[in-house]
Amino acid sequence: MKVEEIPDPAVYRLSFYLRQLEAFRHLNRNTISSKQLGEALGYTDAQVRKDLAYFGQFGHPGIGYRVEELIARLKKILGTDKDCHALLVGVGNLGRALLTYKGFPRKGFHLVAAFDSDPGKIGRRYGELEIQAMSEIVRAVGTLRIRMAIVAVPPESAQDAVNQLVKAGIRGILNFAAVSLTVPEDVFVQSVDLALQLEQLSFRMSLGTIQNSLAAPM
Amino acid sequence: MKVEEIPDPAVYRLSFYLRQLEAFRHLNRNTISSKQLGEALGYTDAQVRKDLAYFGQFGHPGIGYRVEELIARLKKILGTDKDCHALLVGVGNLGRALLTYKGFPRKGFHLVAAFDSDPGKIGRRYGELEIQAMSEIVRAVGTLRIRMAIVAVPPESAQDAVNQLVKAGIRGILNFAAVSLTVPEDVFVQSVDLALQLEQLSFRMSLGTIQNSLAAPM
DNA sequence: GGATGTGAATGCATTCACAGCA
DNA sequence: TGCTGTGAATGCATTCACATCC
Repeated sequence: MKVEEIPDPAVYRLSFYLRQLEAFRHLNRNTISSKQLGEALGYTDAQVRKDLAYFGQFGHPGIGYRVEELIARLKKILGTDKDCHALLVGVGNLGRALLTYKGFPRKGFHLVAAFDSDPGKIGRRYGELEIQAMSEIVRAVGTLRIRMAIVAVPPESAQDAVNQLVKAGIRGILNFAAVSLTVPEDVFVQSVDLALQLEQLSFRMSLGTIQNSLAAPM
Repeated sequence: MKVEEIPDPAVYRLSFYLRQLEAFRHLNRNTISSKQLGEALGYTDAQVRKDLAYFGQFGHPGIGYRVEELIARLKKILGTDKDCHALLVGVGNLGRALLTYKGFPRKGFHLVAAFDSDPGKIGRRYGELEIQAMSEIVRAVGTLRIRMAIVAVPPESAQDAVNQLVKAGIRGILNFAAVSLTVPEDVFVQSVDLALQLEQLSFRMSLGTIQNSLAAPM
């Protein structure tokens, strides 16, 4: 099985399997069947088995999957078996919240440097970190061997920030700015648009009522 | 066309079309073709036309789509043509950042009440809002006619918070806790797991290197 | 000419269903 | 018996390609 032919949705679900397995481990479950894992997440058992089979043979016929073992395997596949350093650009309200977000270190992600373009913020400390000028990014990436960055700047300055990150050698970007970004094809961008999520929720909540407005002249 | 048979991915892309159209409007573009809109977002022109056609006939042959018109139509479809009130549960670092997040009001979403279970926080003010006890949720939902909530509590207490929200009459929940939630089927949950996003990025960044680890014994 | 909207064709992802193993 | 892993079948989403209209 070549990596390229693994469906994107399957990779995405892999993270959910891992999260759910850790919940099961917390309940002292030793083994789990594809049926049980699927039910906890709203997938079919066949879906779970096929997804996992893309990556190898992890199950034990008659038994199911050993929770501890599968967690270790999935972490290795997802690349979260080792700790990983990342930097943050944009230390506004959202950026500061991300600096102290417990979910990141829990998965082995550590923010080890923070940058902002506002001269008034440079030199201030938030938690462990002292905010640095954008011009320091290149040096920090080099000395700290950082490959991943989180962008939490206003939409207008996001592409500019990203350009600087790419130039500094960053290979993966988690983007919170509500804009489409352009990057070289060897750089990966994962975007999270918080307001867009709320908008999607809004649509799904009005499913019943929308029927009319589709036909209506407006 | 029945709403139920519109593909989920198409609904999701609708939000991206809207976002991109607003960017084009900002550049004073009056009309735009499916090709141009698609290129800005990495979709084909056929994809754009088919997606939009699920919801009605918005285009003008030979011309394309009128930016202003299409924005108004999409907003109406997504339900963001009117302002919408929402409440927040969990006023930790992330919750506080969401209280002041500019992207929400920009799309017409307004956080009008905030709740926390920590007695030490109740009565404190953040920005406009005074933090209230969880027990006040029912009353607030009733008097302020709120239908939407944002959950930013630790994973352990998320299901409990959600139960209270559902009981109070909330119909849509944007969940930032890293757990799978159980809700009645007439309640909609949209979940955002920040660490999971970083994990997905981690996987995609290691695509080249992973080949081995798939076969490897571990 | 230049663009949309849309049935038909393709391609992908999910589900079925069963052989095989503990 | 209970469960995995997997080819075959189904079902969905995307793309093609063209009739249609400005």
